[in-house]
Amino acid sequence: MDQRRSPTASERKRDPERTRALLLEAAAAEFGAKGYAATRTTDIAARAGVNKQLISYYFGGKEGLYKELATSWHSSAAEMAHEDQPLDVVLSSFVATTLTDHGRLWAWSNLAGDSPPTDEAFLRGQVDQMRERQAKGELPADLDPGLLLLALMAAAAAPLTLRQTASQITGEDPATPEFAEKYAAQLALLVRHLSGRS
Amino acid sequence: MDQRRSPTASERKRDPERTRALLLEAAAAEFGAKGYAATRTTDIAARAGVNKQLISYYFGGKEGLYKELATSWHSSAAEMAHEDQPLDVVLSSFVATTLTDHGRLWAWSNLAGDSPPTDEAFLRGQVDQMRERQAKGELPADLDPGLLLLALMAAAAAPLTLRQTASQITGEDPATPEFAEKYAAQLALLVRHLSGRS
DNA sequence: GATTAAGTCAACCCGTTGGATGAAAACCGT
DNA sequence: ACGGTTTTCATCCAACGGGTTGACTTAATC
Repeated sequence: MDQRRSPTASERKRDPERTRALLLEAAAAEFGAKGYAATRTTDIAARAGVNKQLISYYFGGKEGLYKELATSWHSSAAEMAHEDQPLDVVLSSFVATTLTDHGRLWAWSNLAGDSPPTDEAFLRGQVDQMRERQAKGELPADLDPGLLLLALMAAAAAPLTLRQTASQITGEDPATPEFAEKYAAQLALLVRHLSGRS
Repeated sequence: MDQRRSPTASERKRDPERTRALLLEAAAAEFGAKGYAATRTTDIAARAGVNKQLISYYFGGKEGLYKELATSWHSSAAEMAHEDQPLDVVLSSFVATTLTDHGRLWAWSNLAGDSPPTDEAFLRGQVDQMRERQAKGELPADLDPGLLLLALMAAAAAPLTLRQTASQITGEDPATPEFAEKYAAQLALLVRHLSGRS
């Protein structure tokens, strides 16, 4: 019964990989919900269902855990790029990430200004796409592509960054898939109007 | 020399009003910079140049001070409304508030979800204005006025809520008057395109 | 000027938080 | 089986942060 190569045997009493993953997941949720400063390491450990000392063991403390998250999501952001999709699709997927723990974390770190929250290459690529769309006439050419991207990203992130205001305006909970879908549809309409086609 | 009615004599050794004001100002700056949880009462007192105990004396503690700020800015927000200005002017002034301590505080509380950050009446008024603009043909009529307002507010708040990303995209510091002006101009162009007129 | 109240401050208190210590438990190769 | 290593845990500790206490100072009132 040599099962030394049983990959991540689901019922192991000891599993460093699983523990690390549990902690990262729990940390993303906690940090995303309350922000770095308000998050207690005890809560992270409790959510992960492991001893809190393991945070120090695996990540060298609270800050190390946070930084690990900050870098880890950069890779995932690159996936989101999905090359050159239509603008409304990009916006829609961006609205979707708004609901994730990583999205909330991104918003916090953006405000706090601790770690560069977005992959530089990703942003550059998106700006280029904007330029292309302007060249194709899909978007007004007299706008600065960077600032246009910024405005659209900010608008797409509204359910997250302006969570409370969104709730006050609409009376609904912006943190639901239904809201995200509805909102993304509105944004799609909006950019359509930008292109000149009504 | 009866000067008991000397109003807020500027050179008094003791002046409750001034002290309260100093604390409120310092608190807005500190809370705005780091958020509630990361802010230390010691720092607030130091910035105000007074003893930290006075926070308890005048506001009943850190939380009381925070709440005082939260309610105080509601009144100032109402002023910003300025009745029915053109949309680009409204957006521009909104971008401007982005640079203030109160603006930063507003962003934090929006993320944290602690206190309703915006005056309900103000929002209602703005939504109504949106509806009017749609009726006048200044804005597309097939968009939900509330969600449109939300998107525009979020876009206007980008230099604040997406401070880091904005910096990454443009290479400039979004927290400057110059940037705000430039960005507001772009937003004005953008909404002009929305109205159909290029 | 004496008495009283309001404002300010330095020092201490105590719960909380993140991290450290050392031991126990599970895994590994032999 | 068994010794060594890695992973996990219960307990403890020092630093920090917000709040309180009580004394001192200034201003108002008599």
